Amino acid sequence: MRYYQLLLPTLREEPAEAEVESHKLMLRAGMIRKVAAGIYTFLPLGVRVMHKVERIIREEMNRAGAQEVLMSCVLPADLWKESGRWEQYGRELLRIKDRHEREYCLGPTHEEMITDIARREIRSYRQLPVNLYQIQTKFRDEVRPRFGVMRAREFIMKDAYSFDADEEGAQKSYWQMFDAYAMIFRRSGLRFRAVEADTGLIGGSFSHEFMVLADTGEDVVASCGECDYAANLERAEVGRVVEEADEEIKGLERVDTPAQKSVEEVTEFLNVSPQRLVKTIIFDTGKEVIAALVRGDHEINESKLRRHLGALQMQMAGDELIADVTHAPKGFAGPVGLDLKIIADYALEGMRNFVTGANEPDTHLINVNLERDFQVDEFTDIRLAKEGDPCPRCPGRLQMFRGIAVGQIFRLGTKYSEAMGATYLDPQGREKPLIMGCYGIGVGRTVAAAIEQNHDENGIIFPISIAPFHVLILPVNNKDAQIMRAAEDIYTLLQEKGVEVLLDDRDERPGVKFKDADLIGIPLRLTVGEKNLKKGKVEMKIRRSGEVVLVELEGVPEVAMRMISEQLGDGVSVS
RNA sequence: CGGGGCGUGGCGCAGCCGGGAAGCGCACCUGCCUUGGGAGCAGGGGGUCGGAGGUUCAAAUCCUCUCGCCCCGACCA
Repeated sequence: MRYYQLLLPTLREEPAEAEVESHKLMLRAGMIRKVAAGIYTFLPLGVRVMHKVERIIREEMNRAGAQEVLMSCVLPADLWKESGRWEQYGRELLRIKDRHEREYCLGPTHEEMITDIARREIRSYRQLPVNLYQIQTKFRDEVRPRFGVMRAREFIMKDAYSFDADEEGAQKSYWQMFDAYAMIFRRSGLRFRAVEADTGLIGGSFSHEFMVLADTGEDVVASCGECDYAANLERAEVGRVVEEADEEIKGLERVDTPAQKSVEEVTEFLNVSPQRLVKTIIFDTGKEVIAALVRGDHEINESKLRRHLGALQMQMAGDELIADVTHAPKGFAGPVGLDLKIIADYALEGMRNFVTGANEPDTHLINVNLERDFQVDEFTDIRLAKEGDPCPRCPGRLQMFRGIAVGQIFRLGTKYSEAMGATYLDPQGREKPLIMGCYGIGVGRTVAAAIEQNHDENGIIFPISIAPFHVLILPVNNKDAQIMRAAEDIYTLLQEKGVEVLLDDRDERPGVKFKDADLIGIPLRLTVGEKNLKKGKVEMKIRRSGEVVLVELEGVPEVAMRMISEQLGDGVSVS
């Protein structure tokens, strides 16, 4: 490709709208342009990179035995009503009507659609297992899109769905996808980690997320320093350590705490440490109102609590509901005398003589004790894990790091097949529900994550496997016929070898070309300049390392091919 | 949805408080010159100031409404 034929509008300055590095660089490198909040156009360079990632995905999905399909992105409401998600999904589902007032939505994910296909087309165990995938545009009307294509409303996703006859097969399918995902992200040049994840609105019993390690990531991962336990903070468990406090049980007392509501205020006012406090938080699941107790220096993990309750929805109670059930304003709730189901974090088990709200305005209780003063209905793990907490699987400690979730795999079980009647006949002729799994990869997010992880102050440093071109040829002076002839010759030779080459044939000064070359991050740069050319050589520079070598003109294709295949690794061919 | 901020040529911004011919840098076009890290000189094109309404002799500037965008939070396969 010649630069003059390519629409590659690079920007010298950082667009004001961009916050994170990958977003800035994608805009500056002319990969994307914003259309509306969370909606982007991909320009030629961006499309080339997207296609590279998609190609890797296709190769690995096909290798794993999955078959590509393409479902519609406009989905009939009826399917969503069957699964129950028409109501559950909320405002994130973009609902539309056609001219006949029939209801549809833009697909945010395709479990319903694929299950519909399965129930129509799959009859027999002989057809199983089967795994179908597509690479397609999704739409999720996110509350707050941000960070460019990292969290967009419209985005390209690879979604795959597996159907198995039994649990054993479903597990096999799941781990097959796990392995395929690891290969996809490895080949894309990412440093990532697979972690246990929450299942959210997709549902199902078990899930892993593939996290790209990056400080700007929106997700936090807790991982053990000793064993291989790693989980999204939403799900991360905390090891259960009962520390029986060695002190005598004292008499319950009521103390005035005028206007002291927060943990900080109360601990300071009463001159006790936060570890001696118990926070009482009221939640409403729509079906019941419960009180959750955590230690004063701990935070509640709503995902874990919701999962424990088996609730689809759950909200922290509003001021009105709090006043209604505790008979006190917000900030003075406590478990003593509270007529609600009480769920307490494990950390409370050994506590003695602690402080709680009194369910009276401006009043707290001190020397509160379990059993004597109130009953806990259930002890469980409901607190947010934090740095240094005990690992749930071994004596190690948890560490936190930030990551970008580029892929997630789920074991769905029969959630959708039972709701929608997707069954098959087993060898005995019995009708059974299909066992499903689903597997997603955000293609644009993978590209953004790759850039987030591979850039320097001068621009993007593409891993060669997803680079828009392998080689950039940079003739220093367009008016010098010899330089241009040499550049053209190399260009032709490399193209014949199947190398993807961009020839910067713009009539720009060298500085401009060098800056753009660094910005768009092509892995190999060939600089054709007067001095070296007189010696029959060109300069080859590796974008990532900055390493420079002088290469004889005739040797260029060979050296370039070698460098490309070295960087590619993993048996990926150039052509 | 709550809080904060911003909308002025393609990009980055100034002007607004204290109304009085729309400016600057970059980019773009033409010419000269230059050619190993975003050159220089000269000439030039392009915006009606997010939109609507109002106040005023006069509005980018003041007032009202509205739309959009960004950030924080809530939320989130």
